[in-house]
This record gives sequence, C-alpha cells and structure tokens, in this order.
Amino acid sequence: MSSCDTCLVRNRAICSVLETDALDELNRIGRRKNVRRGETVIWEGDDAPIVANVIDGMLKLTTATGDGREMIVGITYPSDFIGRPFGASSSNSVTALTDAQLCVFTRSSFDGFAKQHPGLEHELLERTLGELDRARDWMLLLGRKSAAERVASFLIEMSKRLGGRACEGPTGPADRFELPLSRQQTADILGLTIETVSRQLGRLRDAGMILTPDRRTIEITDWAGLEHESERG
Amino acid sequence: MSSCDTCLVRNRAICSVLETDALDELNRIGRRKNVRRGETVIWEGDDAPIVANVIDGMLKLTTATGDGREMIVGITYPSDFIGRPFGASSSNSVTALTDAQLCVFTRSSFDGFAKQHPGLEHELLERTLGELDRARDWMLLLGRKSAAERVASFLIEMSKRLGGRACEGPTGPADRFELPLSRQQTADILGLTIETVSRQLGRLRDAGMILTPDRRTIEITDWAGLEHESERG
DNA sequence: CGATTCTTTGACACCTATCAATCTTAGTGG
DNA sequence: CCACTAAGATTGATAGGTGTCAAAGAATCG
Repeated sequence: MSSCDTCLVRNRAICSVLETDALDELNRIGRRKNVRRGETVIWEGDDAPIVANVIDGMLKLTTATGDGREMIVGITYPSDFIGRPFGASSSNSVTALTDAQLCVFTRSSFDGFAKQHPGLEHELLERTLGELDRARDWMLLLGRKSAAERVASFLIEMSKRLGGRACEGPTGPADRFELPLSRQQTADILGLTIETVSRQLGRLRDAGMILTPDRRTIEITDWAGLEHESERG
Repeated sequence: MSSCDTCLVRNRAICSVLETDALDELNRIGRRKNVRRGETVIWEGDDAPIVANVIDGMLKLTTATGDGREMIVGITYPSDFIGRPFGASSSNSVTALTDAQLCVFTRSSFDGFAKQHPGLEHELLERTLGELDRARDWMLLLGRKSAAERVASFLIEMSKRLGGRACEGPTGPADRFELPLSRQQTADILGLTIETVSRQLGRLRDAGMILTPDRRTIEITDWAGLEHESERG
C-alpha cells in the first residue's frame, strides 16, 4: 500500500489527476517530511533542490531586501504545491507558520516525472495561473490601498481562506477564525508595520466590526462595515 | 504558406515548441489583430473570451479599485502571452501602451488546442512560473521600498527589459532607452503619484545618475549609484 | 513565578499624497 | 506655419498618514 492511500489531501493535491500506476511511481520518488513551526524548508536564492505538496499546515513564502526588510509574498494551505520546478533558483524562502507535513520530491526527479505526465503539468499550470491572479490582486492592495483598507481586506481574505478549506468542502467565509500569523507576519503581508496593524485592528474593534477575544482569533461581527472599510479606508 | 512563417516572434513565442503540423493547426484557429495605442483588448472581470500572443508592441495589465484607483500589475513585450486560459474570468484589463500587433485566439479554441499539445502547456507553465516570480518580486518593492528605491529599481528593470529584447538575442541592459510609459503609468506601476515619480526622477538627475533628454527617454550615467539607490533610498 | 517575547499604546518626525500653479509638449484648426 | 488649446509634466506649499522610537501591558514558556 502506498502512502498516498492514506494521504489527507489525495483528492485535492495535484496528484489527484494521476492514474493508479502513475501515482505509484510518484509515490516512489516522494517522501513524507514533518516540519516544525518556524522551520524553513526552502531558502531564497538557493538552487531550490526540492518541491513538495503541502499535506497539512500552513507555510509562508517570503522575499527580503538586502538590508533585511521582509515581505510575505504568499501563503500556502493543505493541498497546495510549493517550490519552483523547472530549473530556476527559488526566488523566495518557504517557512512553516504552523507545524506542517509535506510530501517532498527532489526537483530533478519531479521535473522528469512531470514532463512525462501532461495531466499533472496541466493541473500545475491551472494552479500557477490562479496563484498569479492572486499575486496580482495583492499588488493592487500593496500599491493603492490605505492601511485601513489593507487590514480590512486582509481579514476578509483570511476569513474566506480559512473558512472554505475544510475537507467536507467549502463552508463559506468563517465569522470566527484563528490567524496563524503574528502581528509581525501580518505586517509583512500587508506592507505595514506591526504598530499600524495593531492600531487598525484596535480601530475596527472600537468601531464594533470585529471582536478580538485573544490576539490570534478574530470574529467578524459586521461584514458590511468591514467590506466598506476594505474599499475606502 | 501560413502566416506563422512570417511571424516576427515565431522563434520566441510559445508556438516555437510546436511541430509543423501543430503549428498549421494553431494557425487555422488564430488571427492577426492590430491595436492602437490606448486600445483595451481585454476588460477586467470580463469572461475573457480571448487569449493572444504579442507579436509586436507593449501592453499593460491593470486592476482597479471600486473607486477608480488603478494599478499596473504587469507589462508584456513581444513574444509574451496574454489572457487567462482555462475557464476563469480575467482578473485584469489589457491595454496597449504602444501600437501593437497580436495573434488572437478565442479562449475556448486555444484551451482545446493546448490540452492536446502538452509541449505547449509545458511552455506556458514555464512562462507562468516566471511571471509569478516576477510578480512576487514586485510585491517586495510595493510593500517595503521607499519612493526613491522604487524609482531606481524601476529604471534598472526597464533598462534590462528594453535592452535585452532585440531579435538578435540579449544585448544586456541599455544605458539609454525610451519609456513607453507616461508619468501616470509609471506611478501606476510603482504605487506612487505622478508628483512623487517626477520629483524622484528630478533628484536622480540632479545627483548626476541619469539624464532625461526628453520626457520619455532615460539615460543611465551612473549604474553603481542607481543600484545603490534601489536598495536604500 | 520570573523571564522573555509579543502586543498595545503614545509622542513625534518624516515621507508621500494632496492641492495648486506654472511650464512644457503635443495636437488642432485657422 | 503659427497661434491656440488641451494634455502632460514639473515645481511648490501644505497636510495627513505611517513609520520610528520608546515605554508599558499581556501572553507564553520555562
């Protein structure tokens, strides 16, 4: 029995398009790997020797300036694919936000496998196109939105992402959810400072739009108000 | 003789991976289209009925907030691919920055063709991965760099892009080049206002790092200085 | 329970946006 | 061809939003 049979994301990860034989073959070149929160799996600028499926947990993709300013350019969820196939060195680091479980392949073995399985490449293409759309949407937020709009947009986005991911299928946006991010990491996603994020969250709380029972959980109590905030601070 | 035989970018566009038969077939479902500077080819939110290869000219990809603030999220050059294949509606508009020539396909016909030609999908995947890297690099600029750093980074990027595109192959960064962008469009790429862009260009000129013989052409006279500016305003 | 880390809150400064005026360039019609 | 007009770019003055610096308050972990 291949370990794919017990995989939590076998129906959602890119492998889901593969036939049994191909899945067996892929299983032979992959291996499970557990990583602890905070552990970095891929380093920016590295030769990026690995790619992986995310089985469980969340990870951040980051880039940094020469003098250490950091930006989170993506977040991955279970069933997402990480790493940079096909020859380029990785342009960002990948670090676990929570304890996580990966299904890891060497880049070269994955590249070879993918080229012989067009269905897999098609699936990867569709996901990459989706990631590109998402990245470009985020560029609008970073380039043109105020701090107030950014924080409100972020809460709405996280609510949708965290609410719609259950294995039972999409459940819609969650009114209440736990952020897997510190204030610093939130700031690194939004292109702000921790102080500004903190103040904006306080403002939304004072305005009665959200509750913050503890510093990691958010409860949205006024969707209309929050959505209004997300489009004109 | 198919029109592909006379195509300016036949060796660089995604079609370059196709065999003769496949190229003929693709040629049958595509058509040439000339667009004038300022003309919009694809509208944000549309069903995105077309995709295309850029044969000549440059175009911008844009998204906008509900109240009209605009952001340029990408620029395309000859041999680039535009549009959103595979079912999603387009998340950005595509507008010509210069007069341009396209090789247009209906999305549905292109989708069908691509699925039967894995080599084409592979090429598209590689390009999309590259675009994603580029978009994420830009997120660092938008989220973490000062106006001075942004403008300097922009000039360096444009120099490399415009210098390295000749059909004879890469020629390296150009010391002198003509921006296909107005100040407003430059601001829309950098997440700044026209006034700030103008002031930063003036500052670089006063510092002797660039010359601005007319408002569209830039000459870089101090690469080391400009590169220094791009990393700590 | 103490120490460390993270977060919040406050005071202040600076960068960039905004508003406004001038100057330049490009386009148009006489 | 030139004046006129409109659009784009520059320059200046001002104000507001965020960053920075600093301190105090929670939460986490040993």
